[in-house]
Amino acid sequence: MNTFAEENYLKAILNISFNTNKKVSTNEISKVLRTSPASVTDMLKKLLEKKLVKYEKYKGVELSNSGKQYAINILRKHRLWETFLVEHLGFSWSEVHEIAEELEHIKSTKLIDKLDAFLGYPKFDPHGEPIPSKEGVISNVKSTSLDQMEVGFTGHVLGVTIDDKLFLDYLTKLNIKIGTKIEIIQIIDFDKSLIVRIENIQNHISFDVAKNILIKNI
Amino acid sequence: MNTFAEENYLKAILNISFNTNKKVSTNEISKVLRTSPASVTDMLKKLLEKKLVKYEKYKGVELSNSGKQYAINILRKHRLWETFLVEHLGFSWSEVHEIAEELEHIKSTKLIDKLDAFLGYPKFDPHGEPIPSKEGVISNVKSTSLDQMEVGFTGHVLGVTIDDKLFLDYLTKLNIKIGTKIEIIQIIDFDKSLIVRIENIQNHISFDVAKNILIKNI
DNA sequence: AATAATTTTTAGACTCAACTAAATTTATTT
DNA sequence: AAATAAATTTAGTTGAGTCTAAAAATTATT
Repeated sequence: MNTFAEENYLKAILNISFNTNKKVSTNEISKVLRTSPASVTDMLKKLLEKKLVKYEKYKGVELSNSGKQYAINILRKHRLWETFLVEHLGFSWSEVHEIAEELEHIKSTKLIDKLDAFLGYPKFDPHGEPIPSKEGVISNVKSTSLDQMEVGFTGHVLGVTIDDKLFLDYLTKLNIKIGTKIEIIQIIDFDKSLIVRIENIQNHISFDVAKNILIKNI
Repeated sequence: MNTFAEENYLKAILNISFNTNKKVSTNEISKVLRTSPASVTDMLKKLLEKKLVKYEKYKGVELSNSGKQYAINILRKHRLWETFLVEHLGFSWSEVHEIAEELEHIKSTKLIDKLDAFLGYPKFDPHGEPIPSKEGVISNVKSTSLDQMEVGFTGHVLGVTIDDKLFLDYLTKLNIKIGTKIEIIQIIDFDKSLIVRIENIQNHISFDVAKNILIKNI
C-alpha cells in the first residue's frame, strides 16, 4: 500500500500527461503540488523503486502501467465522491473538489464499488469529466453540452463546466439544478441562443450559457 | 489542525475512559493502539503542548475540555459514517468499523453536517451506540432492544448488538434487515420468547434473539 | 522496610516527506 | 562554440512518528 504523498504524486503525473502527452518534468510536478523540485526528485526515486514510474535522471518521468492503473483508480474515487457530494449531499459544484481530495485516499475497493452502485454507475462527474471504469478505462469524450443538441431534444442536467459564482447563481434563478429536465423548443440561428422549457416554464438562454451546461447523454 | 496520529490517540483516550472513568495509563494506550509505551509518552508530551490533554509524568493522562470535544467529534464522524455505510451502501454490521476508521479523519465540518441531514439526524448507529450531537453531547442511553417492548408494539429495526455471523444469517432468514418493520403479537411468559410479525409473516423468536435486536425508538 | 516486579520515561536511532543551498546537467543565446 | 540561463539533482537538515534498550519511578511482595 502506498502513502497519501505517493498517491498525490501519481495523480499529479497523470493529470499533467492528460494535457501534454509527453514526459513530465520535475518542475511541472513541483508547481502542481506546491513543493520544491528537490522534493520531487526524492519522490521520483521512490516511485521508480516501486516500479510505479519510468524515470531517468534529467529526462523527465512517465507512469508505468501499474502506476497508471493506480492513478486512474484514485481519479475514479475522486470523481465518484464528487458525484455523491453534489447529487446526494447537496454541495455546490465548486465546493466538492477539496473534500474529494481527502476522500479519494480511502482504501476500500468494496466501498468504492458499492458507492458506484449506489450512484447508479454514473459515466460523468458533475464537472462533465468521465468517471474511469472499475477496469481503469477512461472514456475520452467529455459529456455533451446543451449547445450541441437540436430542437426537440429532451434530457437532464448532469453538471456544469465552469464554477463561476455569477453563472451558478444565474442557473439557480432559472431553476436549473443537477437532474433538472430540460427541453429545447427553438434555436435562434442569428446568435445560436436557445429557447428552452424548464419545469414547464420557457426561458431564453444564450449560446454561452448553453455551452456550459452538461447534459446526461449516455 | 491535528494529524491522524494525534486524532487516534485522542480517540483511544476517550474510549478507554468510557470504561474506566479514571486517568488513563500509558500502557493501556499502547495496547489499544498497538504501539510501544515509549511512543505513547512521546505523543502525550505533544498533546500536552497543544493543551489537548492533562498529563503529569508517571501519573496517567486525561482529556482536557478541548481534547474531549475534539475526540467526541471524531466519534460522531465515525458513527455517522458507519450509519451511512450500513443503511445506504448495504454493508453488513461487521464490515463497517474498519472503513469508518479512515472516514472519521475527513476534516470538513460542512460534510459531516450534510451527511447528518442526509441520514435524517440519526440518534444511534447500527451497533446501537449513541451518535454524539453537533454540540458534543453523547446520550448515555443505549438504543432500546426488542425484548424491552410490550405486546402491540410496532417499530423499525435500527441495528444489532452482536456481529456474529450465525446470528446475522439467522436474521436474514427471518427477513430482518435495517429498517424492517416489526410488530409484537404475543409474548410467551414461560421463556419470554416473542411471536412477531415481519413483512406480514408471523415468526417465533427467542428472548436471546430479541435482546440483540435494536429498535428505532427516539 | 527492603527487595522484586512492573510501569513509565529517557536517550538515541530510523524512516518518510519535506526543506535550503550548492553542484551538475541541459537548453538557449550570442 | 562558448557563455549564460534554466532545470535538475545531490548533500545535508528538519520534524513527525515510530522503534529498542537502558534508566528511573512507582507499585507489589515478602
